[in-house]
Amino acid sequence: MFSIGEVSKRTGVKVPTIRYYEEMGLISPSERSDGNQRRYSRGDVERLTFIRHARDLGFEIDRIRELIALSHHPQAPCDGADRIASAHLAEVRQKIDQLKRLEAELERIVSHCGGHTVEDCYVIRALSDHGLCEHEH
Amino acid sequence: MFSIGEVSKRTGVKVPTIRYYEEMGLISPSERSDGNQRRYSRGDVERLTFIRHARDLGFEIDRIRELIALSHHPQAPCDGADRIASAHLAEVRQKIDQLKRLEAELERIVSHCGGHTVEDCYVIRALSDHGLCEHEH
DNA sequence: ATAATCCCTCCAGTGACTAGAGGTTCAAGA
DNA sequence: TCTTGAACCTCTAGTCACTGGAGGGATTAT
Ligand SMILES: [Zn+2]
Ligand SMILES: [Zn+2]
Ligand SMILES: [Zn+2]
Ligand SMILES: [Zn+2]
Repeated sequence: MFSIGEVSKRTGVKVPTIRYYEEMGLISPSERSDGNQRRYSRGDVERLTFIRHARDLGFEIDRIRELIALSHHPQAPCDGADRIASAHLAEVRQKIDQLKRLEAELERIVSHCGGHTVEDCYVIRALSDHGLCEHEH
Repeated sequence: MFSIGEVSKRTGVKVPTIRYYEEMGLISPSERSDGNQRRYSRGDVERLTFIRHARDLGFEIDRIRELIALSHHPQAPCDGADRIASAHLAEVRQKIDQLKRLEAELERIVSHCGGHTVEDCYVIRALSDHGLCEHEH
């Protein structure tokens, strides 16, 4: 059995975050020591590793909850999990596209200012007037 | 003088958001009607347009506050504004890079599952084990 | 036995809003 | 002028996924 601090070191999930995950129902309440401290099993460490990795890959808590629920039915078809991952990939791509539009616009704005005073700073002017932009954001 | 609703329509900033910006000190408290309703000038509309555009371009509230402060000194050199915009551009680029790494990893994971059951679903397995990943995230 | 470290619960704060409750003011039509 | 309905007011709480701190108890090593 591991203390919460040991689990934190092993999984890279911070101590308060582990407690938060418990409260959110992502992990079930662990056993306790005689002095009421949390004691975790190897299985708990695995689950937290899973959660950590899914979070690192950008999955939301609710999606992770669904993935965990699915993983409890090993014989069920896996298209549910695949759909969650595909949907997440689509969202990531959308964000990339939007950020690229921002990047282009910001690059243009920044490079345009050969400015001296605030009065004729292109950054300030561009922010004041979307008409100077080349695309929507 | 415009009511808060009119300003909202003109600037695209929602009514509660305008009040929120006032509370945050992004705009100074407006005049009031006899019945205590907010009344805005053309200058207020311009400032909210500026804020809206800066938000659309991803600038944080604090940075916008700084940009507004700078714009009150038209004769000052504009490198402060330029630096804020450049720093923001750098952050946007960093986010794009990170999301691209996620995209690559997710694409690989999703396309790898020719799966049938949850038991041998590659999505679930990949989430359980970062060792299967090709990069850090 | 004592000291250092860890752990407990509870509460508050982050950013940038958004939504709702319960009440007041305004503008326009009859 | 009166009335109706839309728009407005303040205040509070909720969103997401944590993070930090206060004030106290437990564990572990010496
Ligand atoms: Zn400039
Ligand atoms: Zn623009
Ligand atoms: Zn699968
Ligand atoms: Zn990984």
